[in-house]
Amino acid sequence: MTDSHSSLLQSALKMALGALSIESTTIVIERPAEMTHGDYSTNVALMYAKQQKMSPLALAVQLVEQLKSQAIPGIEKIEVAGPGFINFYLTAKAINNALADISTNQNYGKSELEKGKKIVYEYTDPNPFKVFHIGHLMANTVGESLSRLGEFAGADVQRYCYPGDIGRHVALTIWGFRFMDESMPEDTVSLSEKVTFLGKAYATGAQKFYEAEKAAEEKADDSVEKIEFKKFELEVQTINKKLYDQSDEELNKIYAQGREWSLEHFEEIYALLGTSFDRYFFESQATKPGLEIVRANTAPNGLGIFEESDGAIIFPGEKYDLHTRVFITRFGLPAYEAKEIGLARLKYDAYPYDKGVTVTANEQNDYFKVVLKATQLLFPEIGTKATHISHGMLRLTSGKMSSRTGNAISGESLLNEMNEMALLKMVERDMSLEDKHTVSKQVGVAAIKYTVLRQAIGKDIIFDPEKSLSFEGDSGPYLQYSVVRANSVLEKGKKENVTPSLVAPSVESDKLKAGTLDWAGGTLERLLVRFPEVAAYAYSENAPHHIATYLMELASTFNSFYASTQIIVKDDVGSAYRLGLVEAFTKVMNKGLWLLGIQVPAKM
RNA sequence: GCCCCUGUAGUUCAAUGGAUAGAACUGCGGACUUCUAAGCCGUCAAUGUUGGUUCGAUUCCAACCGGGGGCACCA
Repeated sequence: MTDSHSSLLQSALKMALGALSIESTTIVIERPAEMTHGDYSTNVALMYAKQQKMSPLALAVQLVEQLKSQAIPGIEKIEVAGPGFINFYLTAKAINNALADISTNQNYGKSELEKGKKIVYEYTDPNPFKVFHIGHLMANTVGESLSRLGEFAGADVQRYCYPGDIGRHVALTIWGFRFMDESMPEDTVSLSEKVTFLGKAYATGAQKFYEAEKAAEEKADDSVEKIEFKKFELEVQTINKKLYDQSDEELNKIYAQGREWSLEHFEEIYALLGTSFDRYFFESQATKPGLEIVRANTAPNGLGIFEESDGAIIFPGEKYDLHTRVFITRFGLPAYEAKEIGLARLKYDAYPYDKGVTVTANEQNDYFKVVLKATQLLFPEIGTKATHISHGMLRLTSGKMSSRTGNAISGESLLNEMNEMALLKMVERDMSLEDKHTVSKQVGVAAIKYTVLRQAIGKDIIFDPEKSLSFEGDSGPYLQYSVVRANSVLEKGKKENVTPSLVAPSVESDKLKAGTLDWAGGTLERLLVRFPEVAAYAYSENAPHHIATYLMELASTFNSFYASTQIIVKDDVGSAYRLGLVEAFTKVMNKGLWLLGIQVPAKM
């Protein structure tokens, strides 16, 4: 394994430094980003040059002399480079051993960082009655990838989803019916029509409501605008209240129907995206425990963590350098905050985890700080384990999207659009229409997911629907395409009876050696062997984009190799090894793309 | 007003305090026609400003300028 090289180098360097009577506190062995800088590299000469009153270069030269007398296993070449770096190169044999692991080890690339740990990931959290917009697509993409990284790090992972099936948005949707020409669709129409109706109802209700609120702003209490808004507010709150206590038969029916439609629709999307949740916690379930916990701990009761203020129950965040938030409204209804507390309790009771991760957009960062603080005070055993990871917002070049104003792009429409574009690219392919549809979906999803995962997750994505989702270059489909082509070479190998083999070139003929590690200095091999470290690093940093960057470099290197080298050559003994490399490439790519939640099409 | 995040080629993104700041798209210029051209090769082009810490700063710190988000009854 490559990690053992790193520790071997550590101790070798310690000895070398000792020989020069330098007491070393930290020795950093890094993997240089640049392949021409060797397989491992250290900057110790730069670090200790000053205290030794030597130039870094001179110290590096002395160190290398010391190191060379040690004969470190697996290291072929040691050289001084740049201002005083010491670069190490692995032997062909060492690289080859690691390569062989790719073809024989089913678990290649996995680590045991979190072995035996229980980790739960909560993500996506769409709202029934509202559209599944691209923000949810993003949360799902990020959450799914983090979950897979967790699994790859050896954890027992549970995937949770927390649909917002109760709250003012539901009330606004049903209230919005009265402004619409159409009524609740019949059960016979398509699911997508039903869901579209609900989305429209929400947009209508929300628009009417917030327009009225805005109009009433800064108006006198007895103004027409103010009176109308008060009326609206009461109506919405009344519906909301009835929904919470389920006291109105008619409303209950509408609610149950709409909720079912939405949830069914979400399932279709999850299936397309490749997520399968282990468990759903509904906001409606979190209501009761949330209210109870908050009430039981409102001063002077219980721990006195919450306080009453203006008829509402708040958490005084200012005490902790956070901001104060309302947990229970003056109407006695739980705000999102109270439900979040209830949810925290429900989740932990259902599955006492070692680490709980909630993935949301970064606009909720400050909100989560408050809720997590309250959770810590209420339930220390949960508070120390629950964490919040945020992703950036998808930002249109034209400004912020909002489902209130209706300028949000629905997840479904984006998926459809990508699907169609992918289909268009395949017009000339010799495939059945059915296969084309399967592939175009996989490609469309890949384009979207890669766009989300190629950059650090906390940062906003500037999104131009016309340009952003590319099928070329730095894109998901590029990665898929490189694997598809590699697979097609493997197919040819089967037909020509060439068996992939990664037998060490050093024990084979010179001709074989010339055709293998020789290509670009063994760049492909050296890159392939780095995968396990990249996966571990991406997990520990919660950073799927390291996987994306790595796969991009790997695929690009493979494509160069593919373009410049004929892999299967009649009667050439090198064919088997080159084919072995191709096979290793497909295995690493498959695992890497899996970590991103991207499927590999059979053909494209 | 207060708090948080952020500023890298024309554009969209990378760069565990290190080497010549990497890619992709766009532009310009090529090659092959062999296992899928959603591909390959070459080329032009960037760290907001001013200081500080450090042997070394895109990275850490401060100020300023620009962008985004949040801050009581929405989620």
